[in-house]
Amino acid sequence: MAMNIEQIIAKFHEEGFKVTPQRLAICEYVLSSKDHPTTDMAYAEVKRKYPTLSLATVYQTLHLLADIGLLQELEMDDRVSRYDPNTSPHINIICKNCGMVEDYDAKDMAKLWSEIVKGLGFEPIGQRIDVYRYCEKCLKKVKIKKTRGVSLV
Amino acid sequence: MAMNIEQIIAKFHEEGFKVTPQRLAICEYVLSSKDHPTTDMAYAEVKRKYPTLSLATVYQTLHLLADIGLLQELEMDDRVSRYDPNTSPHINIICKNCGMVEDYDAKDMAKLWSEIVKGLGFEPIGQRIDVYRYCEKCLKKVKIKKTRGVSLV
DNA sequence: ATTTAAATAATAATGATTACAATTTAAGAA
DNA sequence: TTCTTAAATTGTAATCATTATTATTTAAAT
Repeated sequence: MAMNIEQIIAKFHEEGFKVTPQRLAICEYVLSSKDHPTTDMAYAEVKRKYPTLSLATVYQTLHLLADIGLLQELEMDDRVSRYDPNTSPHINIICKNCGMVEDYDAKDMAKLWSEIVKGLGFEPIGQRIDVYRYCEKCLKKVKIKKTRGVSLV
Repeated sequence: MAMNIEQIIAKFHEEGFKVTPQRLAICEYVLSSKDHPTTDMAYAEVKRKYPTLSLATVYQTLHLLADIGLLQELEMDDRVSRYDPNTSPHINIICKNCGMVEDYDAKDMAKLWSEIVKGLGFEPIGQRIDVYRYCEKCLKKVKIKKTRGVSLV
């Protein structure tokens, strides 16, 4: 989360990957983001500084970051993945209507989680903890449709 | 989970949806399944009894079941959703290589989960708790690729 | 400065899911 | 039971995020 450029560069070298301006720019954006960006969001943002940036590079880089443990990919029900730089056990509070994601770090999360994981019999390589609701903003829009996608009217 | 046909029919009526043979057949299959089937799996299986079944109906029905709380949809990183008839708080143990999903009900899961949820300030409408690993079978295949998809060689 | 394996860019291909329109049907009313 | 009709089903076309591909560029080791 609070990884600086030097650490990111070191991590790339350590893992045997090349350090490129594109990768660093994407890292800088997504690893400091709070709003769980999509690939498109990262592309739009980073392209402002690197106009030649390709969307394919963004996909490849975000997957790479997930593979080396710097990002958690969240597959969402609108079929557009979002990326979370917080890879430690924490709760993703997700609105089933608008898809907004907020991180929530419960007070004793680490402790409670280790309690839960204790009985598994193996060491997890990652985790995802979601809690679903309709966010305040969406609830204000009153009427929730029964149909798929649960969009508001 | 242990819902019988009568209860399912009652639930449909209660929610204002029609009871059709296709829906009941799909329910019978997916609500008693242990292996977190995909839409295609449900389609292939139920089509044996209802040869006129349409894939679109399976999609629509599974989404309906998720909407009324009888199924949990799990969006997976191969972009093929799987469906879990266990909608209470429990752990999905997921292999990052082959995608296999197992349910794991920790002893004090309900209690620990309520502990975690306590501080949220709202009542969740659902949850998803994943733990990732490489399963025994995949680990035996030895060499794990570094690239996206983490497939074995 | 050279070399080369890896990364990038641009674009085509993929495929699960969704949308759509015509037909069928569940279920309430007569 | 038959009638009515809104909802469900079917078959298929369209969508679109993601992945694959290939030519070009480049990081970084020699």
